[in-house]
Amino acid sequence: MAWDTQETRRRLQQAACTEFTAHGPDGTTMERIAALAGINKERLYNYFGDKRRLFETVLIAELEKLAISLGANAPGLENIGEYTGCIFDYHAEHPQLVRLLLWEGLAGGAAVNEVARAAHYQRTVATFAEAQRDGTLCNDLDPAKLVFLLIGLAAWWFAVPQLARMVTGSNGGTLQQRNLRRACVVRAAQHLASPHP
Amino acid sequence: MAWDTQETRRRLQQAACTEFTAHGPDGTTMERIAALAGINKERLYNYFGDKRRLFETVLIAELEKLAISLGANAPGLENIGEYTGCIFDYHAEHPQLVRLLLWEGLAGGAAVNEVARAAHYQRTVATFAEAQRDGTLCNDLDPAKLVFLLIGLAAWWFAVPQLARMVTGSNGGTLQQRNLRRACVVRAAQHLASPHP
DNA sequence: CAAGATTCCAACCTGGACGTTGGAGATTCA
DNA sequence: TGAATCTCCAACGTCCAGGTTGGAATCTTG
Repeated sequence: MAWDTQETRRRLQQAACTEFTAHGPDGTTMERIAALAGINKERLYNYFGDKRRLFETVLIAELEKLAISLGANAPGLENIGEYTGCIFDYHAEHPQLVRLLLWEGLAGGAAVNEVARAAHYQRTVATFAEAQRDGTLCNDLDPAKLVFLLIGLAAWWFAVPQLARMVTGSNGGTLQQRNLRRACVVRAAQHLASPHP
Repeated sequence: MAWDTQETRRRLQQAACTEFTAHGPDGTTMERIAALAGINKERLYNYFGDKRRLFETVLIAELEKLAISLGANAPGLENIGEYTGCIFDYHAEHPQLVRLLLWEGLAGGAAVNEVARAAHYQRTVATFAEAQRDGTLCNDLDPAKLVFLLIGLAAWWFAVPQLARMVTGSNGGTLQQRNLRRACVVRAAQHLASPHP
C-alpha cells in the first residue's frame, strides 16, 4: 500500500485541533490525539515537534482560516453591524477558535506569532481610523479600542457559554436562539460604532 | 505549639486560588499548592476533598467576593456607564476571577453552583428590565442580553490580554493605560444602554 | 494524669503522560 | 535489482501527579 503523508499530517492536525479545543494544552494528551487520528504517536513528534509546537501550529492554522473567511465575507465598515455579525457567524460555526485563543491567553507569556498578528490587527485599526475620519464611523471611541470591543462583542458569547446560559436562560443551541444573539450583536455594534446624527 | 486549623485552611485556599488562577485546573498540581502554602498535601484532601471540589470551593469564594464588592460599590442603573466601570475596576484589581471563570467555561459541562448563580443573574436582569420600562435605560436590547454584553464589555480586556495587547499596542499595565481602557468601557456602556433622546 | 480524638506530615502506591528507540514494511533511484 | 531512504508502529524508560496510609505530635475530656 502506498504512503499518503499529506493525509497523515492532515488527520493528525485535525485530531490535535479537536483535542486541544476540547481539553486545552494541559488536558490533552499526545496519545489521545494519535488514537483519534488512528495513527501512531511517534508521527506527531516527527511531523510537529513537541506538544507546544503542535498547539502553535493548530492555532496559527485556525487564525489563518478566520482571516481568509473574513476577507471573503465581511462587508465594508459602512455596515458595521453586519461586519460584526459576520465575525459572530464565524465563531458560531467554528467555536474552536475562541477556545484556542482563550487557552493561549490563559497560558500567559507572548502570543503565538505575536508580531505578525499584531501587524495584521494594526492594519484593521488603520482602516477603522480612516473610517472615523471620513465620518463612516462614529469617532467617539479610540479606533484600536473600538476594534477590540467589537471583537469581544462577537466572541464573548462563545468565550463564557456557561455565563451566557445563566444570564439569558438559554444555551444558544438552536438556530433561533443563535439568530437572536446575532441580531443583538449587530444592534450593539451599531450603537457602539455608527455615527450619531 | 497550638494548632490553628482556620489559618491552615485559609492558607491552603489562598494558595489554591493563586495556583488555579495561574495554571488552571489541569496545569495545577496539588503538591504545588501545598508547597506554596507550606503545608502538607494530605491536608488539602482532608479539608477540601479532591482537586475538583477544591477548584469549586475557590471559584465560589471568588464569586462571593465580587457580589459583595458590587453590592457595596456599584451605583444605580441611572448611571450605567459607571456601573459598568465599577465591574471593570473589580476585574482590574482581582484579575483572578475572570481567569477562573474562563477555565470553568472551557471545562464545559454544568457550571459550579449553576442554579444559585442563575437565580442571582435573573434578579439583576429583572432590575434592568424594570429600568428599561421606566425609561432609565434604553430598551432597544433584550435586558438579559444587555446584562451579558455589559459584563463582557468590562471583562473582555482581562479575558484575552494577548489580543488586547496586539490590537491596542499596550499591555494595560500602567495606571494611565488602565484608566483609558476604563473610560472607553464607560463610554461604550453608555452607547449600549443609555436612553437615546 | 491517662485515654481517646484531632491535626499534621513523610513516605508510599499506582497510573498515566511525554518523548524515544529499534526495527519492519514501503519507496526511490542508480 | 539492491542499497539507501522514508514511513510507520509497538514497546519502552522515566518522570511526575493524584490520592492514601501509618504514625508522631498536640489537644480534649473525664
